[in-house]
Amino acid sequence: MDAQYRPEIIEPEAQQHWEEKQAFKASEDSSKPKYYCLSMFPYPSGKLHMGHVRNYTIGDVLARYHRMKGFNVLQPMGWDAFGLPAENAAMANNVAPAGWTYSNIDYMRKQLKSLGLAIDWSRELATCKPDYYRWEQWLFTRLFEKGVIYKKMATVNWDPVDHTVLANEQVIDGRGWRSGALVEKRDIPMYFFRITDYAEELLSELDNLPGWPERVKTMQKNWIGKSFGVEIHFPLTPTSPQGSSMLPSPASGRGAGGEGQSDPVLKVFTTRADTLFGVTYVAVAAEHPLAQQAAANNPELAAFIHECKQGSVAEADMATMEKKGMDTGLKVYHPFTNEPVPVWVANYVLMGYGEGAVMAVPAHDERDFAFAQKYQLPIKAVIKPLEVKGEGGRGKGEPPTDPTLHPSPFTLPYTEHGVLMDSGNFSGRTSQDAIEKIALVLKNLGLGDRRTTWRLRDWGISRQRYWGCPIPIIHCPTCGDVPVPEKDLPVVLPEDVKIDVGSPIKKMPSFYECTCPKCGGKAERETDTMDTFVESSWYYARYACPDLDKGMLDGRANYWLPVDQYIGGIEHAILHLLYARFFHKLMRDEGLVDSNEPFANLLTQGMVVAETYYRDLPDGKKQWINPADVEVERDDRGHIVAAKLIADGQPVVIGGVEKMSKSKNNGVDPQALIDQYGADTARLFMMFAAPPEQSLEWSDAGVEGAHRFLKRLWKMVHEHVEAGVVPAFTGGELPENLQGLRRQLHQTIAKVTDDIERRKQFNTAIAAVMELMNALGKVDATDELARAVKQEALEAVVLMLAPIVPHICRILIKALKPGSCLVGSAWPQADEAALVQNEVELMLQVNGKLRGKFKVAVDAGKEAIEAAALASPELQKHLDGQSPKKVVVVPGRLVNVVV
RNA sequence: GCCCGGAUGGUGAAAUAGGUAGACACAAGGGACUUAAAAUCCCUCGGCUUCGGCCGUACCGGUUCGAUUCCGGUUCCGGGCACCA
Repeated sequence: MDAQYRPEIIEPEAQQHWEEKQAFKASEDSSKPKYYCLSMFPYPSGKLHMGHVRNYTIGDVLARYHRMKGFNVLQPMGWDAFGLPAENAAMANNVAPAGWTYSNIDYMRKQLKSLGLAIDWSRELATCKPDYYRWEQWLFTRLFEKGVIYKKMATVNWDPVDHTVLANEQVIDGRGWRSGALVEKRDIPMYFFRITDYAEELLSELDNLPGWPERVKTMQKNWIGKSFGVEIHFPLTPTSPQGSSMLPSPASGRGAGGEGQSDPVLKVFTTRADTLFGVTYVAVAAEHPLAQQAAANNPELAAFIHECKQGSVAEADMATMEKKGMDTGLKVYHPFTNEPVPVWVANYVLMGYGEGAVMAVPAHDERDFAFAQKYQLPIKAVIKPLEVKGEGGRGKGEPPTDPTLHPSPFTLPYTEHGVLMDSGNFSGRTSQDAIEKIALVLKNLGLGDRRTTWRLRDWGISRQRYWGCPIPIIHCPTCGDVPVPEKDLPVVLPEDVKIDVGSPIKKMPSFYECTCPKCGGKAERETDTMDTFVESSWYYARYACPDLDKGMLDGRANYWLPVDQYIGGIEHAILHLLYARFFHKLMRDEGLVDSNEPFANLLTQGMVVAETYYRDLPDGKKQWINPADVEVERDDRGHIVAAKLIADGQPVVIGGVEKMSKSKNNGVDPQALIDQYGADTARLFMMFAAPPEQSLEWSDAGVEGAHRFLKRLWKMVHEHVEAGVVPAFTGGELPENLQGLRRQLHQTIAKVTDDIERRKQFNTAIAAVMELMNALGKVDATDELARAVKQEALEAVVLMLAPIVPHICRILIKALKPGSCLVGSAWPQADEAALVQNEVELMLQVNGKLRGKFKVAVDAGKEAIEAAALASPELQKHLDGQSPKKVVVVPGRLVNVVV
């Protein structure tokens, strides 16, 4: 064994050894429990960033740990290879997206391999390869025929100068990122997955996922957004006073967009039907038929509707923009009072949600209140707070001035539930009760009913982009939309293209000209591609059988699925994880998998964030500058106060801390770190810096410490081995100091095991090993017995660190136990006998403040502990002659004496 | 705007089920070794203090014998918001 720790030599050697031995190749083996450990696959953006290192190290620690615990482990890797950045890079550098992507993959694969991950590389896949996406197209055609996929119009961001559809990311302050033109909303036909058909199951099955973080489940629940409410119809013409029998029957199912004869009622959905008597106007979306109708002979209104079409479709933009509206002059009639209610067009009402119309109750809704004040619309209060039962203002700590607990006065808008007033027959009822009754009466009148709605919308997957999976549909003038027959799949995306503005395949007759598979007539192929979320919704299953060319999945998928541990960034908590869950259920219903859910356990790692820097360019755009090229100036408290570009010494603007991303150019390349210190140091530091779920602001301070620890470990093992290896201690009498050391060793094994397996908190596991090493360094190990205990401890230390820093541990374990190999080594087990303790130290508190410590036998009862506490001299000192009022005894912890 | 998180020394953090606040590290300061430097090792390291203690986990309030932990409110920061992945 070398006296020096030389990662630059031992790391490539270890990696080559594992590769030659195919040490991590996985196969189906029913003799062992399986453990499928999956980290979210990377987008091949060019280089690894710190988030990748964090993600894949966490996955590797868990994979290697379970391998040592005797599991049959699968840890695969692949590439989420389609996507927008390849097209942007292509435009910027005049290269084809395919070539750019493949060379990025090659570089990043090399980087990943230099991290020493225990990956089965034989299963590697890339979503941009036809042998992958052909099965996505195959499933698409089946789902299209089944009706799970359908076509409808949807709104996109349109750049009127570049004549392209823009991603939300490409809209900056309402303008196209390249053209600078004001973005418009435009409706185009798109294909949709009926994810809403699965809303109920996607919601209820969250309760069957105990291995998922609560916060992710809460986010998904809120996203799916099941709400119980009432659909209310406002007739377009006044009804005769007695006249519910005269009412036209409820809408015949024709869409609201049908020309000519429109619905005789305006439908709205509300969760607050109890406020119905407080309605002072209704608001409709700019695209609503009523708005269009009113605009026909009202140029001012038409201009306003046109204005509403400006801006991006992103919900965040819609929700934060200034709320504007205009009266259409039209009236609808209140379903109960028959009073006329003005119809307004408002930019905050979305055609895509519910009915594209809302009833407005300014007295009891924040947004309606602000809108009514702005346009001086009437405000009518119909809900008052519930009066406090019994006499008011009694009891301790009851805040006497809380307005919501008082019957009057209360301030508007009052948005809580309460008691109805000025609401006809319903006055005096509670909100809950009134919602039921109002729904019932509306139903009897034929003017509404209870309804369950979902916030979740169907998943639109058409993208007007080039670098994606072609949608396998042929448009025939006689047969309509025809799915490409299985024998003609895959529809291959041409890779040898030139990119300028717009998708090249839309201008490529050799791609889109074809014949109809049904009638043989001239037809055109669809040129839109699929949302890249579709590829990432099923890759985890394909890893089970990446070589299969006769189908999408085979029985191997059911051996490996569900994924036992999925690891990825918290930013994917909703979209990716929801789509993958949905897709799994689609595949289940196609008979491709047996399970209901794809991921049994989920670990959402916090983001690696970094400071952003930029300069404003003359054309109003921002030039993002990498933190590595910037020198910062800090104040006494360590906060960054100024920054300049190293290259020219001129100042740059500090943009704030954000997740590392390509678009903000704030990713820190880990390569320098790996080159300088080695992969083990990078891995150790990443795992030690913070617990995995917490976000981590990148700083390279502290890396030295991780490296120093590895050098100390190397030195300690080296010195021990040089003096001759001995058989590890296995049992027998020990002097007190060695017994204490051995207790600490086995406590550490128990803690590290728990930290990795249950808590998945690697930083405290490492800290515990460091403490043990500190104790080990203080032991004078000259006699045989002490050396045997030290041997036992060093073997355990090396094995416990092996999942985190495998390269160094491979050498160290071979030195400690000649002939052994790391990949076949088992995880150490805590020896219960070594954990036994006779005495424990308890804390002594007086009035909750720490005043002393005392020792008792580990099995002492409550009375004995209390007696020992009362007898302690520290207590007498702090009692100051007073007698204890109360004594709280917490065995194993403390005694609190209250005086 | 809405949904979900977070905030603890100069810094990263620990405290696992309401029970010793600051483990383990980094940085800094001091010392040993050395001709010197690097490396290594040792010590100090939340604030105030009349040296008895007192204060302190973003802020305000509550529950409790006891709150970093639970509850109500506030501020700031991060993530997501359906075409970034």
